[in-house]
Amino acid sequence: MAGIQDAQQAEVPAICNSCEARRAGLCGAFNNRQLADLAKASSRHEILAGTDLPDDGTYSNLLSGVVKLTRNLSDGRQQIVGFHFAPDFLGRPFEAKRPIKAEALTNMALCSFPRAIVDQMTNEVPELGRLLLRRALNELDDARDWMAALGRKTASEKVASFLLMFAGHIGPSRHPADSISFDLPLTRGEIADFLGLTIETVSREFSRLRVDGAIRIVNKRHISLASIAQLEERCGD
Amino acid sequence: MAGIQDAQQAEVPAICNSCEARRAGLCGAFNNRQLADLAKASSRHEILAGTDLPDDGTYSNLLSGVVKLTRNLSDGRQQIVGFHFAPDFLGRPFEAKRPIKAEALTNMALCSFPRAIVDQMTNEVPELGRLLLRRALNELDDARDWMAALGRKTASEKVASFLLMFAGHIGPSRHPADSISFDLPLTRGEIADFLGLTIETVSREFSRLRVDGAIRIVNKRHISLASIAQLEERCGD
DNA sequence: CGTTTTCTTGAAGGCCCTCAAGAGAGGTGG
DNA sequence: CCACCTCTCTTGAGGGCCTTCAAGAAAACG
Repeated sequence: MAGIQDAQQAEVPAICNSCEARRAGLCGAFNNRQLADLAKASSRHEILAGTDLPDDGTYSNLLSGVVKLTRNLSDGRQQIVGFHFAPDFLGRPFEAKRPIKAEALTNMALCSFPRAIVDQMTNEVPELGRLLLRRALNELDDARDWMAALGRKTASEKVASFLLMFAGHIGPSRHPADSISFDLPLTRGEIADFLGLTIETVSREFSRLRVDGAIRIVNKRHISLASIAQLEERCGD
Repeated sequence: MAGIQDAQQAEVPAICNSCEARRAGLCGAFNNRQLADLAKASSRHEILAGTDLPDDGTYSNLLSGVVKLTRNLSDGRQQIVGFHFAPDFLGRPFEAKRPIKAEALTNMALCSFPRAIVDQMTNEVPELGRLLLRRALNELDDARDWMAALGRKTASEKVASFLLMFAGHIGPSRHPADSISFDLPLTRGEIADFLGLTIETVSREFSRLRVDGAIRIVNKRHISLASIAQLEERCGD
């Protein structure tokens, strides 16, 4: 009884107080006591855009920024196989069968924990395990969505789908039918590597969407979705 | 102490005695007592090839057979996004964002449990949660591998990769360099739906591999991998 | 302001798709 | 057992979508 009260009454660590990760990230699984224990072992980092994230065995909450995950064929061909947006968490339990490289696309803020502490907590906090599983399954759904796009959509549909997906994660959540405007932290080449296309094809499809009034290209990197309805029509599913 | 002895001394249910799922499937997480409890609620089924697997909220160990997972675009275009081979388990915790259809490609044997029992056991058996997570992450690795194939490999490389992947799951584990022979439980159309190609292209690539001596097409459905080294060379990674 | 990188646009080519016809395998009933 | 049907697979010819190759424009950077 006293233990339970301790857990409830322990104060939320100051650093966690307004942290998005408590609402939608890893830390939603913990009570105040556990959060306090974890906060003692945690550390915040800033990462610059373009930095490779080493697989050094830590878990991190991604507080802000975007990460790309890439897989390479032996001759240099490259495929982006996923993205992480805040407040995802980064770091992989167990070892992967294949090497996947993670790189910061924007400047990022991380809150990191030693792996051992989190792994141990999965024994004590079933909710944590469920959360990790739910995340993994969501990533699996996303990967399979993009399998369908890579295998069966046209270049035009791929680009439209990509813009809508990215806007959903990056853009400020406007009224659904309204226009959304956001910075694309990807080069045309990276978009091509995600969609299984070439730079030139991506560029041509952007131009076509601009001419047709579906998007405005404010800047090479800044896109405004002028007609979301039109994009949804073109996205093939 | 008595409780622990109970758990150790409880007998393995007869039906589980030689079950592959205990070694490599879901049931490796349980001790004898837990296995006995679970066995009471389990039921075995036989499923015929071609049957759709309803998402009825049960978990199952796939004891034998192959399952395909498909995702459809609105206009009928189809993409196979994954397979299940014995001794995988079937059934998904939490709900999926997108509908994915599961269909038996061969006759199958299942050992099924009510979802509630397994979900409850995840609270008591941390190893079960770890196992579910490990499985999900392996499926994620596979999906990302195929994203790279769909986006960046040529038709020829896709077919070679597919044959090697399938042989690894289906074929009797021969000496690595030896020839492997197995039944392909897929039509050319299904292979095409997995590789993002057309039936005709898949057929042409099979013919080319046969002419080049990499495979022998014993029967439309029965393939013999004559030169695994040659297939690996053609597989692009 | 010059250099470098990224992006855009055009022209031509190739890989895979579409369309088409025939071959092969399996099943059924006579 | 064979005729007949159906379904799948194979193979060829032609076309289209995307790529490749190329050159110039627009940013980004020092």
